[in-house]
Amino acid sequence: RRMFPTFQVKIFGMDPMADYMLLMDFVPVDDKRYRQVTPCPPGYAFHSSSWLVAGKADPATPGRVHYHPDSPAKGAQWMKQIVSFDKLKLTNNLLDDNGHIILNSMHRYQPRFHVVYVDPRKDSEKYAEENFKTFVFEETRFTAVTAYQNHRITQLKIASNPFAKGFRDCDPEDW
Amino acid sequence: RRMFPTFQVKIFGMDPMADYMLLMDFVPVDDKRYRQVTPCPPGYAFHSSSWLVAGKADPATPGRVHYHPDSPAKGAQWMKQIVSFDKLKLTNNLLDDNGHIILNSMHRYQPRFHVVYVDPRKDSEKYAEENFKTFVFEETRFTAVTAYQNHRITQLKIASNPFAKGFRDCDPEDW
DNA sequence: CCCTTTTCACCTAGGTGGTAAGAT
DNA sequence: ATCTTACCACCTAGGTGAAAAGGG
Repeated sequence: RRMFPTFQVKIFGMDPMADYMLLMDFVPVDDKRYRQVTPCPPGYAFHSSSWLVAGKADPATPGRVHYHPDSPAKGAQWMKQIVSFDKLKLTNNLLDDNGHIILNSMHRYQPRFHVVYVDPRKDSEKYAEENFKTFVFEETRFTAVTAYQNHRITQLKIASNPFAKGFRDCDPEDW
Repeated sequence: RRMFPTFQVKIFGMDPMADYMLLMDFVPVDDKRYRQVTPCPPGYAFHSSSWLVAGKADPATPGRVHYHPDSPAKGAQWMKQIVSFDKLKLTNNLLDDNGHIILNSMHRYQPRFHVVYVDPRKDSEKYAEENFKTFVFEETRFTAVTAYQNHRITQLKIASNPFAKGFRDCDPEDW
């Protein structure tokens, strides 16, 4: 499924006439597997708001990459509005052949954003190391799940994702 | 609205590693304006299957161009499957600011397909003349209309366009 | 009379969380 | 007991021709 909220970024300082590729990948935050907290009073409506460490992480995935579908494009094009990675999709299916990002459920991930300068020189491979830059925003870390563990996350998504409008019981403006 | 059926083309002979832009434009077939034939028996259900010349063409439009949204892309990418211009949209609004192709209703048009080689040389503008090639398929000519003039065209569209399924009264396989 | 514009019901296509069933 | 899968009703977003209304 899509990642929501969408990773969005505003870009400054590119060469307006040069070509760039924009891409994202996801790296594990730690080597742990998490589990939900057993409901405190038995029969309690939903789960706790914290996570328990459940042991060592499962073997890491192949580590796929998602290119922004507008890539490659000129710096001027990338800079003139917010770049939105709304087509990016996550899956837990190790055999996925739709090119989606593969993550382990119940593990924590750090999204990363990469900018690659498309070097017009013939021997551009030699300069690969100096032609890209990586940006990490720690506030975008998350725990991958197959079902929500926290009622407030569910409500936040229902309130903010237009496709979940069918589950709203009041105007999100009043929220 | 979209042009339907969609202009589609299979490409051979590109340099797999080079970049190309693919685009379309539309040129008038003649300098005439057409009109529908007055129904022969008065009260006849629909119009004739031929056109009458109604005079000289209206002033020509600015002559816009539609770039295939995947442009630019490598020759290998363009050649590996049929290229479909299904995002191309036509309008009769001379003031359109959605970048659609502007046509005069009741005039005849010839779609044209252009392949532009993206020359990596610095002074590529000098070679513009030799870096593109135009293809014209006369069987794709059509008359632009705001309402269908021929019942058989309507039925053909209803039978073949998935978005018109609501108007079908039998399976298009049996047609 | 001839053509264009606007609105509509009815589709395609696909993104939501809920829910029940399945798996370990 | 805990997590995953499959399916669903309910949305967003937008492409159809029909039909009624509008314009010259």
